Amino acid sequence: MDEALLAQLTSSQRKAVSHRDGPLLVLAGPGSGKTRVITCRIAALVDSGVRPYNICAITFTNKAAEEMRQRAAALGPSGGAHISTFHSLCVRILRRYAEAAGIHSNFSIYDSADQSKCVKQAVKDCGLDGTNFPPARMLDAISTLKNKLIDAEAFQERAEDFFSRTLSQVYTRYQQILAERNGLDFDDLLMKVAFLLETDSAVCGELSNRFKFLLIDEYQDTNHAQYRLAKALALPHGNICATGDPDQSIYRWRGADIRNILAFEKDWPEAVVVKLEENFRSTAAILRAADSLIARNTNRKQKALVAVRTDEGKVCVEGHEDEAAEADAVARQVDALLSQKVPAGQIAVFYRVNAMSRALEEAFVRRRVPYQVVRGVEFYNRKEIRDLLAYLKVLANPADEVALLRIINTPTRGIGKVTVDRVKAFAVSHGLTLSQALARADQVPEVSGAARTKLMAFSCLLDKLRRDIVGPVAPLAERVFRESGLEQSFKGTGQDGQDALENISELINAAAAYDQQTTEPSLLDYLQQIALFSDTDAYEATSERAALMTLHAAKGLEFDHVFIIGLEDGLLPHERGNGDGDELEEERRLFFVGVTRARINLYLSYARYRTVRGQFLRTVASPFLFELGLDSITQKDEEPEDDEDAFGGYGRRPRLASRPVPAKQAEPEFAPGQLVRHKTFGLGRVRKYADMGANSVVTIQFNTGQTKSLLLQYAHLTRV
DNA sequence: AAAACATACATTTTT
DNA sequence: TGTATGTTTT
Repeated sequence: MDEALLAQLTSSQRKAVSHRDGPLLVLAGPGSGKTRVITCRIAALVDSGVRPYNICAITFTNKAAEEMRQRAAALGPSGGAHISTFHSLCVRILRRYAEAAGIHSNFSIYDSADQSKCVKQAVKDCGLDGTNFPPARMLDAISTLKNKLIDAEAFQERAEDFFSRTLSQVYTRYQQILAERNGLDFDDLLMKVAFLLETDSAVCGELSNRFKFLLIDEYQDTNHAQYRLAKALALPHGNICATGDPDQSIYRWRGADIRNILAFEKDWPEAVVVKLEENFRSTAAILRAADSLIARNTNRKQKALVAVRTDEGKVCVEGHEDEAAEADAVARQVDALLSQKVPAGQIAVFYRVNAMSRALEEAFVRRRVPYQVVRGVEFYNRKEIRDLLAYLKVLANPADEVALLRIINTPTRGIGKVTVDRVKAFAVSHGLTLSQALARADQVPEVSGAARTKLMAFSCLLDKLRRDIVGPVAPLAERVFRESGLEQSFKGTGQDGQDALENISELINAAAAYDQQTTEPSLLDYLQQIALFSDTDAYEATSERAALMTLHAAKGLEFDHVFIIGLEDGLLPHERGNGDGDELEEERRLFFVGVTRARINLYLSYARYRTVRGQFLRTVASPFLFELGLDSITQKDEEPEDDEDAFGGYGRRPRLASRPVPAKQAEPEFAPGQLVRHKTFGLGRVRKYADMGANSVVTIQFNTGQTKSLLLQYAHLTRV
């Protein structure tokens, strides 16, 4: 390994890099050069005689994996090291050991849209009402169970109350449906591999022998399944290196368990722990604020933020009248920065919820400030892309019913709902897959002659497409697009069709890139890879546009100038959920992540009124603002309320001027008939409302049966 | 099959 | 208030 490079590292970085055997925990604060340490560590391992082939580095996003691959490659001969996400690793393992895992290797990967179709089906099959058992809730619950490695059988045994028993039924049926279709959802990928490793010692032995050194990045975001999987893999040799920052754990809601990193030393008693506390990213003012903020969390490991930079930077807070004024002020300040020759790519605006981008976009457009909204979905969710992929999926896995149903009448070929239902029923009664039933459509008595012909024609089309599906994917995709009739259906449909064609050609280009990069391209492999990709992977800071994104999307990025908007109680921290202490701490970490993205300047703002779901509401400043240890805030917050002079001045939209004076807003809020929630009495309906100003009395009939008259100012009611 | 209409629902989001 | 989805109509 390069001596000069080693010399550049701080002593703690060097310690982490040069540690060789046994468990290692790297607690890396923001801006501490963590990625560099990991990549250097890979190089150092190779240097000490470890074959790259025996190294496995796991990240959370494809983007992070790609970046790590490149940086590792730049340092030396690390080619051959396995660097990928947990999910990609699992797909590979499941393909290799399909039989041991009890699945077929040509499984489809079901994304959330596919999942929700299957859950709906499962709910229906269990004879349940979709309104009492919303599929989305069920899916969420199932996902949580899978993340905890509780499979359908295990859950059935422990399900006791009514809801759990119902859920258990749905869960069981859902797994059956997936199995029938040879599909695995994202959680299954992890769960199957974790179980495989824990139950099959031969497979586990082989894999841990292959991956002699395990590195896991963002360990604070591992869920229980990932934790168990990693542990099983590393148990034979103990060469596990976990890196992460408990203070940046912001994915509890999707199963991340911060205890994994907090208890690492319990799991691996000989673990060496290295703290990376120097921060090379931010100016001292920002780090002081961040430190003061995060120190309020109790559930964490004490870790300092030591500024390395010595240049000047600032943290400022500004209050605005409403979200439009706030957005306008941000756009104006961004514009000012741009005119000072700050590259637009060095500016970012963060917010708590996606919906907040609207006001910002309007303001940026109005002021002609170039921006881009960084979002997570888009490309692979487009209709035309999903359509073409559905064709390919059916070719690779004929049992994939979700995909088959998608294309059976796309483009329209006169196969309607009724016909499909009849074929489905035929399939069920004869124990066939839908695809098999389709091939025997002429034997379905209920289907009319015309429909029968169309079904047979479609079945023949699939057979024809399936004839030649080996080798490179791009030509295949092109052929399918043409011969399926999809191409024809987009032609002559104006601008939308044109866009669709362009998207398809982008997909085909991507497939061609895959063909080139892969030694043995195959449709199956391609589909399984693509399912694990998202659009955030495509985001690259361009120098021409300021970036607008949620705080969650900001993780891992850094900018010279960072704006965080909406610092209001209920928004940041967000009020949703049970609001327990853990949740508040996570919100604080989220804010901490946002704050520590800034290199030079941090601009915080809040609005005194905000329109939430069409209602213009008074806000309260976020408690987090007071935890930053700044001295200017209190003064700012005491700006005069309801100051009429605050109106006007920044090209506000006219409707604002005619809004009612906010003091009146309490009046209609609890009109008779209004559903309300009380802290101790629960849900109820307002029967009577006596307006006596501050002493207004509301009479409420609660769901518990009792009726109460309460003083409005003490009742703390929320509208439902 | 498309358009019009109605209804439910509204953090965060990767894989 | 806005959207996404489902249902009914033409």
